[in-house]
Amino acid sequence: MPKDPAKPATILDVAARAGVSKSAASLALRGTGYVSAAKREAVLAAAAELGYRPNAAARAMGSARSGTVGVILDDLRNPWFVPAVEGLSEGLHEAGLRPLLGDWRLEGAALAERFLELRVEALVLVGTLDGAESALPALPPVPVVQVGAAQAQVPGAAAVTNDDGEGARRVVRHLAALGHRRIAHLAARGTAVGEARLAGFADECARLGVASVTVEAGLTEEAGRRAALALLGSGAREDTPRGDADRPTAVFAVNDMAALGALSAAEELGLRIPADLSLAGYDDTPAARLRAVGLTSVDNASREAGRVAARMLADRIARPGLAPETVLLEPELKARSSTAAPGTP
Amino acid sequence: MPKDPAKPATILDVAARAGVSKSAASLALRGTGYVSAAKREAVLAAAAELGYRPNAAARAMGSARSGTVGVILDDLRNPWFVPAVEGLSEGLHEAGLRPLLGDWRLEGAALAERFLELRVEALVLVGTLDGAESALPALPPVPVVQVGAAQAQVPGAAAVTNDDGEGARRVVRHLAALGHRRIAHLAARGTAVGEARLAGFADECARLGVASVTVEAGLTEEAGRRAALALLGSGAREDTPRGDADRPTAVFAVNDMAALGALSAAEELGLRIPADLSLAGYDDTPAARLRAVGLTSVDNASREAGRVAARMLADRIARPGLAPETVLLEPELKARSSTAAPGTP
DNA sequence: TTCGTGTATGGGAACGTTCCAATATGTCCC
DNA sequence: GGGACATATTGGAACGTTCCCATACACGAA
Repeated sequence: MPKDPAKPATILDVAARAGVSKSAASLALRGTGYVSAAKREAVLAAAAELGYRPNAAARAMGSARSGTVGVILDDLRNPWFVPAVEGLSEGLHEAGLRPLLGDWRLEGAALAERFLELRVEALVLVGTLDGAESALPALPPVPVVQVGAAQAQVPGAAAVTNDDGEGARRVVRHLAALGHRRIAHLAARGTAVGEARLAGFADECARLGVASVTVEAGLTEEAGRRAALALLGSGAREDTPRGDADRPTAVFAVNDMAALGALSAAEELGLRIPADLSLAGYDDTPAARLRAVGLTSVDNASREAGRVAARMLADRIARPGLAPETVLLEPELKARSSTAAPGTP
Repeated sequence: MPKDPAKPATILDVAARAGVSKSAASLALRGTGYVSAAKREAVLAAAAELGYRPNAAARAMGSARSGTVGVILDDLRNPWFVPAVEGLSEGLHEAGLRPLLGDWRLEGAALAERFLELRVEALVLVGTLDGAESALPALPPVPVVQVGAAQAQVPGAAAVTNDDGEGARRVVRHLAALGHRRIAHLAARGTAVGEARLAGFADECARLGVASVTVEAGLTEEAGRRAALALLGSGAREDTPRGDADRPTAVFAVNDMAALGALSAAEELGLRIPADLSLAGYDDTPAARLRAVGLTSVDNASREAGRVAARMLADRIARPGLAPETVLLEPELKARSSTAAPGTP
């Protein structure tokens, strides 16, 4: 029936088939403005028969609104962002916006450029993007909201993130309540989350009068393993009373990956978890939740962060001049089998 | 300098500033056709000064080519797709195409519709999408390639996937070579991967004359744990010689998640891995690679699958009539500490 | 009647790019 | 000197929508 079966039907084809003007067809398809019920039905029927699919490019050009938001994910390998994206997606839908996803590691700054060429109405940065400060346009033409990073990486961007300092404090309180008096921290200095968690850790240890040791590790499993071996191995090797007395009874790692590395180290050293050593991580990743692992961790309110980000973003699209704003959300401690009172069999 | 500072510069602004026609500006910016070096430089300079960013919507309309490909991911929570997406992304770049990502669980069929409205030049389905058969358009106007699913879910789609039967056979060969003569399989009937792996398992056991037991489990950790408890628990409880003799010395789970569930079950039953029981999974997920877990698994050549998918897709964009085709890729066994000869201390 | 006002309807312009055809200007070779 | 051909440049049409404005009709109020 269409003139050229290879080419998709346009709104003109639909209008012609329904016997109305293209304007009426446009109005009927979008459900806005004044169209008689009879015409609306005729248009809808014609569209269905022709398999009409509106051309998003043409729509974006006509209306100067694309209805889409570019979402730049830090790293697909670390699925910690999933709840955040879910919350974000929900919030966007309510605002009539649709997300478009991309991976920063895969494409880098070209991704942001591409989204801007697609005329997204806003950009969402999820996580701390490597080198984003220099690679992203210093003055993006659309509002930017960053979620899950300790600090906005683009000047003027709004941010919603988790209170990592508070999360670390809660871990310390949990361990102290169990009776631990000497707690070690596997840190990741130089990273935003690392600094925030370290500060919270040191702060709360001092406040509670708990002895603290900090060892530089990093955010990966291997870094956690090495740091834990260095921390726990020396005492064990010497096998002196002093060495044992000095050894911390609990380790709080900067994230779950590092904690899992420490778990391996403990195993290698013959330390039982939690009898000889309590272990806590951060991020509440799926691996931590595995029954065979049972790692005490901190659950970021990421889903909520995503929802808040969507709201901020809708506000900023409606009123572009809005001032930068940073929202901190409270994390939640998830106590599991890797932490217990010292000496528990 | 621009007429209206709020509005982004267009190619007409650039052309005016460089003192050339819009056609020359277009040619210079794209680097095609004939433009003198002097004009090219003038145009590039003007574009930089104005912060010109081409409008993708207008470009797509003018050229009838969007240069993008819609990638529909089954589930962001299961990052097994990451290597596939990486390979795909690489391959697409070489073909001058750019991926746009979306999550099937988050948006469902509306996502495909949206991609088609954006006039993507092809669709890539990653994994087995829940209910895709009925929800996706039966006759999509663009080529469809499915990667990582045992069977294409859209009629006429090309598919590239891993040879799950062969992977299962390799696991059996590995275990048999270690000396195991009684191997159990935690299956997931009714799923595409489950059936393929079960078939390979049964096949190879029969070929090698190894006793096999199959227990229905599922694809999740909890399903694996329950099935393993039922399988291993009964014999252990009775504590009779017959019970022990009957107990399989190795368990091959349909995927890593189920294997990790079985790992928990073994721990609960006091079975040591690999001394009392060898354990193998499938997919070679990050969790399996954790040193504290060390799960023998099968590595799908997912990265390669992504690259192959990109090539198939470029072919099909160039020649739309191409026949459906299915490519099977060979998986690789990753032996780790969870498998050993029976009775190894 | 005449004037608004709410409801319908359609024609034309606009959006920003690419593509195409038309037109110059050489430059080389017979 | 005159095609043939590569190089260079340009204006106009086309892409498929939405938006704006002009128009038409009906109805009630002044």
